[in-house]
Amino acid sequence: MTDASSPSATSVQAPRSSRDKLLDSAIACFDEHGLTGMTIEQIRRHANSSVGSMYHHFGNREGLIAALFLQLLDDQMARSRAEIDAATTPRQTVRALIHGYLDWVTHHPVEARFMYAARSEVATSSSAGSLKEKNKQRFGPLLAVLKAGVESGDIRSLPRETFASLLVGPSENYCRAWLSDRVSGAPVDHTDVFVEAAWRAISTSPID
Amino acid sequence: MTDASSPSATSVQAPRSSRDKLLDSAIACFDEHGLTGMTIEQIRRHANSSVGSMYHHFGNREGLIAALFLQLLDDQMARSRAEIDAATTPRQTVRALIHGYLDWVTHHPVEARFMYAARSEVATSSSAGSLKEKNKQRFGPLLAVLKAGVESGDIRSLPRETFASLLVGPSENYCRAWLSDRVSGAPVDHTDVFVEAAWRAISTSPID
DNA sequence: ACAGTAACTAGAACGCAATTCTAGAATATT
DNA sequence: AATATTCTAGAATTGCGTTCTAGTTACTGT
Repeated sequence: MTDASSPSATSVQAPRSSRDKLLDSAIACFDEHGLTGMTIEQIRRHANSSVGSMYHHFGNREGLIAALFLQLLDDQMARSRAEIDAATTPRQTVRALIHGYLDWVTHHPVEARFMYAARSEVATSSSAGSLKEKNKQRFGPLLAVLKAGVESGDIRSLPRETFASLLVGPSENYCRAWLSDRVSGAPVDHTDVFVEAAWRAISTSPID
Repeated sequence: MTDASSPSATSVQAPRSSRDKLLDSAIACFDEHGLTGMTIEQIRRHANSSVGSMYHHFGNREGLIAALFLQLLDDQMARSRAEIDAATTPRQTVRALIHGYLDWVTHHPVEARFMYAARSEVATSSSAGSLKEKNKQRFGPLLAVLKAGVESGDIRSLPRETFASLLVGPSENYCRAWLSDRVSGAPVDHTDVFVEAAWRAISTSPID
């Protein structure tokens, strides 16, 4: 194991394992045929693999989709982790979260499109648990920061379950629109707009 | 034609036409099996219809899904139209838009779940045009109101293409979360939170 | 009322794609 | 080295979307 890195979406290197080749091929086939249109046979051929191998690794089609989704989610979260960890103020944390998201989608449009297309399917699949857990990982630390902010009077006291939506809702909505060609400006170019909106939504003193 | 009303999702009456029965059955089958799991045969049986009839009305499976999606979108838009038309100030318009959305999802959870699940498929189907057009219908009048607000100095001058995301992004994100059981509070119960956030995002004087 | 036409319904037959299954190859474990 | 385990292969099966042909119902004009 000279290379312990997981096959990230950013990597251009040829992936080593058959499993990774299948995941990469799935993205390529999704890009070409869409989620419904992409077939096991296409993926298998593109990966120079076999259906047996495919079912060995993922169980079924849904399993492949879920595995790809969760891997991309990891990649996406990893992208903003450094930025988030470096943040020292709540506002910086919010900016890191939003910028990380907008930046990832902007630079991985196909992967992002896949995630939006597959999300509802993954959410109702047997991998739904893993998804919920990763979401907690994503927002857990943030909610702690916000809680401290509420106590110190900097952050508004809002229903806990609405925070995540207030912060990333607009960004997510815009990214979907961008990937559907309903708007043309790259998501990351509107970072300031979305950060400012998020801050206004949760701050007690929105205009400093 | 004693009854000229279209078969809305709110109607509990047995639909008259075979076409409507098929659409209603599709929702029922979606609820039970999910978008991928629901089959033509299930829908046909539930509607006491035939595959021939089904393909006559909708062309193919994708056509059925698109027709159902667009009908539900109409229903959803009709729900808030009265409220929106009655609004006289920008803030009232924003509230009407958001409340109409939250209220509809809260009271039509299955239909809303279907729409989220089907959206990306519809967006890449041959009905994509109809969808774009309806979206314009939905946000067109609103953008006019906002433009006037920008000129009068009440609304911030933001990139036009970000307005819709700022307004409905958090609501939409929360509704998805609710339908996936990630949060428990009914969307409509957070109307004030999301209206306030939307207003803060676009207003020049967020705290009046 | 009646013929003619179009809209609709029916369900058997077809073809493709997901899945299963059995066997064999590669890799790890003792 | 022997054995077990993981992985790969690809033919066979099954299920589902779609097509097709025939029949039925509802309209239209005369």
